Amino acid sequence: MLQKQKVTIYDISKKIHVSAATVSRALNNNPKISLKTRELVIKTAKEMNYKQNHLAKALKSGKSNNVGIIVPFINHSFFSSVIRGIEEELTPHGFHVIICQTHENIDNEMDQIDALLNIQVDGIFMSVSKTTKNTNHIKKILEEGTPIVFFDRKKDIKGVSSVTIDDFKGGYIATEHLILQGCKKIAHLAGDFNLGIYRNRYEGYLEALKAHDIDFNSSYIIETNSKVENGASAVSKLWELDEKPDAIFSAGDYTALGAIQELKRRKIRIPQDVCVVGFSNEPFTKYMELPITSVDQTPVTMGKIAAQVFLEQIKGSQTITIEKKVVLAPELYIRNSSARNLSL
Amino acid sequence: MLQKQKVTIYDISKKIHVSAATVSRALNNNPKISLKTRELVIKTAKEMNYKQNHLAKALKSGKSNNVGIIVPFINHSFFSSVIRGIEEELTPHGFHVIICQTHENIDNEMDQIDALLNIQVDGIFMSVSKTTKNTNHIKKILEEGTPIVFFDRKKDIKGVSSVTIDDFKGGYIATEHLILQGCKKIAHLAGDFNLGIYRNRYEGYLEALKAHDIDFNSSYIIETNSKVENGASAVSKLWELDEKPDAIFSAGDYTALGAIQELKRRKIRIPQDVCVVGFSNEPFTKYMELPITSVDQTPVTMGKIAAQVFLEQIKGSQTITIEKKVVLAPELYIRNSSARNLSL
DNA sequence: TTGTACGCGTTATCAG
DNA sequence: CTGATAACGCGTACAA
Repeated sequence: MLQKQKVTIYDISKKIHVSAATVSRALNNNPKISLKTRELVIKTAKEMNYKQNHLAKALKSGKSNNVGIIVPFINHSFFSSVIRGIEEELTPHGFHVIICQTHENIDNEMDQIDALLNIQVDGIFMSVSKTTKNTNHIKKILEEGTPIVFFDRKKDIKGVSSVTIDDFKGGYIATEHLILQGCKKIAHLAGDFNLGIYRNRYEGYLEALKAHDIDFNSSYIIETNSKVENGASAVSKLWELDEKPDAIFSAGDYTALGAIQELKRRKIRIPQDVCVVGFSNEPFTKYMELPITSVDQTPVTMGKIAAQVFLEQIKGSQTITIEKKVVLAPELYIRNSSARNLSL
Repeated sequence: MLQKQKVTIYDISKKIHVSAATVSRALNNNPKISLKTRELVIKTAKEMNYKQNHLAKALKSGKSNNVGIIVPFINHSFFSSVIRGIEEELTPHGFHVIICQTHENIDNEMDQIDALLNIQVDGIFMSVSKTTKNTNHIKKILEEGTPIVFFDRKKDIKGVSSVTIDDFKGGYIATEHLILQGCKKIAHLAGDFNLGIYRNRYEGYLEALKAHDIDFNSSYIIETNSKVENGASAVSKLWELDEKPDAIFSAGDYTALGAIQELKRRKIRIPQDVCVVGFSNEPFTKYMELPITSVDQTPVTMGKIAAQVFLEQIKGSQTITIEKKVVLAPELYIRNSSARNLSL
């Protein structure tokens, strides 16, 4: 069972009495080789069941044909979907995808980056963790000459490409939708403001209010950590106000869910009394008996495009680094938690 | 920005006037080296910011420190959670995790296996696709001397370890729970019988009926493809029967959801008229307004244990292959879709 | 305890 | 068009 003895180009060369170099050339479609030898080489290679040793090639070339993906958690629907997109786009090009988790911890993020650079990945895709403020560890990637592509959660670093959705617009259309339902007192359950995505969603919310001449009320803004419980406690806090909200735009689906649960507990009707909109279009939102309106982030597409950006990057001449910022349009999925005209 | 010139052990050796071999030994804790030289080497290595070239080491040793994971889809909650478990267990040991998708297609499965063997992964974790009948491509992995660990969906191959849950027991406890709710006419929405897991869940169902002296009714068995729509159509089919079921045990959560939706559409009360139990404990089951009872598969734990099995495997002497079959206990999460005594 | 020399499998350079 | 040879960076017998 230990028959690990691989056949090498040298074995082939001996068999057909040519040099290993010739075999290598034939196999790599090097033009200066006679058709006859090429065919013979390819034929015998097949016969002997030759398999190229990628490790040797990697050592020689410095290219491993591996890329790394760094995310907070692999098993969060959004991230696993982005990973899926990257994998599907890169596999046909011979790349393999290595995944790492940070658990939202910057120390892990630094370790994972070091590890990926050590094994000489050809590129790194990442969504920064919530605790990442300093970006020196990220700049180190660039100094090594390894391309990075940010997706979703990015940092502004010169020369780094990114693929994100337009979170500002997402916040805007979500809020505007609520306004169009007749809501005027719209609360916002914000996410961690250390992340640009949440700041942008908030800004979009503000802009929509402004555009529709609705006064901003700072007591309607609750910063949450994206957990279900936080959505519920946010509602509890909001309902202590004299002026109760008539709508909630949550920057995350889990907090939207928690909010809905608490609203129901209080016998508040949705969407008649209060409309709720979430963000991310998590799978569960559409399965609910009261399906939740949410902003879709097209994660698989995001992954595919991030992969394409990476492929372009390494294809171009190595000396220039192309900085490409792709911004995808978010899409609002209107469901019963907010759609008064659709409601049962 | 192209400063890719890495420092090698040779650079270190020149600087402190020893041989590269000495440097290598010092760095690898080889005992026969003087404390003094070792410290000097380590110190200069740090100063020069030396990083071991894993590619070269891999070529030399034949070990890449990479493992492959092959799953149908990365972004299915169950699989991404198993992957998470594997990653968390293996990263501290210096392994990296490469992921591949089969899309439930055996051709992709074969391609992915070939690709992983080509890049010399040190082990492969896999959950076979639904269309996998023949196992020659899997045996090829063994012939190469690469360890495999199956998780969840396995094939019986001599010498291959696996980590699964006790699907038979899962089917049994789910069904027995329904019986204890007073149900006597229990339908079963089965999964693809080409997969052992679904056959076992079905067998567990049968055994529970038998143990409680309930007659088996073959028209209560509907084979599905695990989609939501299938759950709904299964109910439609079942409700054409003269003797309507009073409970449904679904081998998957999505079909359970579809069944519930269709039951509601028909104004059938859950759990008063019909109790429903699903399988997998998908995240959405607990978020529903009518939370769905389901059998939990402890996917993260499954991943961690699969990783441990792999680590044991490669630690032992290479000549013997240990075959270890770990079977985890499933756990029933009882919720309102079936709990008559809990119900609102 | 340390140094020398070689090989892992490939590709690239330079002759011929 | 083809062959010999030298790297890529590391680890390790073997020798000293």
